[in-house]
Amino acid sequence: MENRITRKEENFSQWYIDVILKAKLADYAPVKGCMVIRPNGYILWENIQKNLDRMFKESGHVNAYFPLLIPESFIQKESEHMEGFSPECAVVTYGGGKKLKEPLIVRPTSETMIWSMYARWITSYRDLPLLINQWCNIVRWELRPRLFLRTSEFLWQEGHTAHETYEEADKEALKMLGIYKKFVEEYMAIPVYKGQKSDSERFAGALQTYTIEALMQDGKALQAGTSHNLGQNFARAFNVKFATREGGEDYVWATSWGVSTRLIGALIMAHGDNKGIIIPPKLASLIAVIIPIYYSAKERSRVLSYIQSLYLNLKNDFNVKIDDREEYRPSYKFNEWELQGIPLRIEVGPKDVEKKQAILVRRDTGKKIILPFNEVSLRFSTLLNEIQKNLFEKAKRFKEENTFKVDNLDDFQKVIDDKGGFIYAHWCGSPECEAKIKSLTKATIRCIPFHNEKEEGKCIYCGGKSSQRVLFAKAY
RNA sequence: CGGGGCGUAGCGCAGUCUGGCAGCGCACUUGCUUUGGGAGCAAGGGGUCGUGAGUUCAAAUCUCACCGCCCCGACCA
Repeated sequence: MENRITRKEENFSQWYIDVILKAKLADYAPVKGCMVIRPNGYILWENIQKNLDRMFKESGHVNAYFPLLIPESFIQKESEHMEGFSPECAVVTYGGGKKLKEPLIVRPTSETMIWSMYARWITSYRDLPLLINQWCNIVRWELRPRLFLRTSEFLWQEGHTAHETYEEADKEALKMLGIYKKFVEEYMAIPVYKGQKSDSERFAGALQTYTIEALMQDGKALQAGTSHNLGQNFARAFNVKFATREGGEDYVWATSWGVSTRLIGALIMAHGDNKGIIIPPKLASLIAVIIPIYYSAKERSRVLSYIQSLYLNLKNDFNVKIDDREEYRPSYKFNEWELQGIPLRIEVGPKDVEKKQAILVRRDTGKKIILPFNEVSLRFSTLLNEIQKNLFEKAKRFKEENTFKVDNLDDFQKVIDDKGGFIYAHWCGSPECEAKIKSLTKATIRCIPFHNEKEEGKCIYCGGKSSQRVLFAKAY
């Protein structure tokens, strides 16, 4: 009866921490704000990387690596960018035992480093588009860290592309956002809203920031991925000009886009339950665990040899593991693998050997399915697809049931206080109203959704004219 | 940076008020019995009581200072 995690309903934050620590996804590091990503957590990141990397490459991007340390003067070249990032920068001032002539910034993001290099590589429209991605770590000093969601160092991917025109850059930014949405929905089984950030929520130095927003089970929104149309701001700052097709000269148009290990936090909070995390099959490395049950030594060998042949039927197509540890009882193993979110469990005891069958148990629903031996491998894919689909559908239903249309500030406040979730409300477009709503309710504009229906209405705060609703929520 | 809480075995805690042998549960090790939803018994190992100073015959306990961590808020992927 030990090793229990705090119930989700009781204290969601504590539940989140308990799940991460007990499922061995991560642990606190000796330095405040830093975390160790343990093998169970890292393999999730590896699977995120593997799939996204393939999608990036299929869309024409290539990987490279840029340095961790950036000269301080680079950050200062784009004023909006500097204002946005300097408060959270870590700075290296000593090297080789001597004070450095110019301090070095530990990258909070690589726009400046990358554009300083693009200046050397781009001279003509023939060099464009340039489509580079890098997988790396970055440092942003955090005052209030939270495992996976906000740590001072985290892992991410940052794409940086260079284009001939505004339109082409904008198309790229939207395309990458589409890839993020596809990945997050299809692989992570987390439904998202896609849209554009308001000016106050925009990336420092961008013309436009696009975002996908997911809803966590506690009713708070989480930004799951962003892409930016950077216009010519960085090209100007780093003097990146190219010879145009027309024989003229112009600054290059830029985009950047990223997702981070924060996605693992999203996964935990979107699907997890009081037993632990739930990994969607398409993101899981270990798909199923086979657990033997026996009472005597004789049964033990019969059960184990039966399991061996079951395993051989599956192992070529699926990553399946036999948990034949003798120091733990089956019930202990059930709980342990459920905590770690493995999509399927296969139980085999003497009765099953007798009847030439196996019991499959779904992690998502807990339902038991008894299958004849021969059908186990045949039904496996279908079952995994059903789990994947169910997780997405369940999360989608939750998101839809927790998206509310609201027409006045009182109702707005009520929804935020009572249940949270997304609020679809009219806004006049002014940053002042946005800020007021934020300070009153703690909710921010998550995005101005794409494909928004035009609808005449009144700003929920000032009553001014509004032509569309935007999505509000309390956010991580 | 503000508010709250906590630092005692790997983890969770009691002991602190009222100073007097450093304890409990889990985990770990060994053995036996067990095994279809977190097994039982027996034996065993493990401590800079966050750090430093002070008071005292005697400090986990009292005093002062410091450090660290977590939670809640303002900033953020």
